[in-house]
Amino acid sequence: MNNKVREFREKFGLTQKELGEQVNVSRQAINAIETGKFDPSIWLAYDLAQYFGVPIEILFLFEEGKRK
Amino acid sequence: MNNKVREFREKFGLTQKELGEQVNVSRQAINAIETGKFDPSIWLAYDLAQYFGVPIEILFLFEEGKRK
DNA sequence: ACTTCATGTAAGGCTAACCTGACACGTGGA
DNA sequence: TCCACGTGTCAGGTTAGCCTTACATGAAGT
Repeated sequence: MNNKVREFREKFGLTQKELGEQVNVSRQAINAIETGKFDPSIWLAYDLAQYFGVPIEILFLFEEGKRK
Repeated sequence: MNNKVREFREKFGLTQKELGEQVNVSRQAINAIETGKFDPSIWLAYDLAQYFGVPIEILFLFEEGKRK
């Protein structure tokens, strides 16, 4: 699933580790989401969207055919 | 996690089984979400919100302290 | 009374979404 | 040169989000 996490994270001037601390997940979890290794849980998606101040549907791109 | 799935489902005049077929999950999955047994994946949350025509944040209530 | 339907729930199984710890690499500063 | 940092990735483990099958209940229709 494509998303704009890296884009927003860099705009906010944070490292993967720092963003992980803000939303209470490991830096590997942030990395895995940015690199498309797996999709976030609904809570993590919400926390990230809240942190960046955008709706979930803006931060994460739900394009049909890109499901795993 | 509280949500308005049952509310919207009944407004749309569907059974749990029928809603499950619309979003490609079992009726037990719909039931479990309505009764708060577990939270949906981000994709299922998206599909349900899309089906009902509302944002994810409207269909699902992300209240702090109600995490599992 | 019998059946059908909608719902609730439980058991058992599978995979995805996390975790920690570790190692590798490139960049930049002292 | 050496070290710290940021990132990528892998191995191994746990838990949550599904699945199918099955059984029980209540409401409603015949």
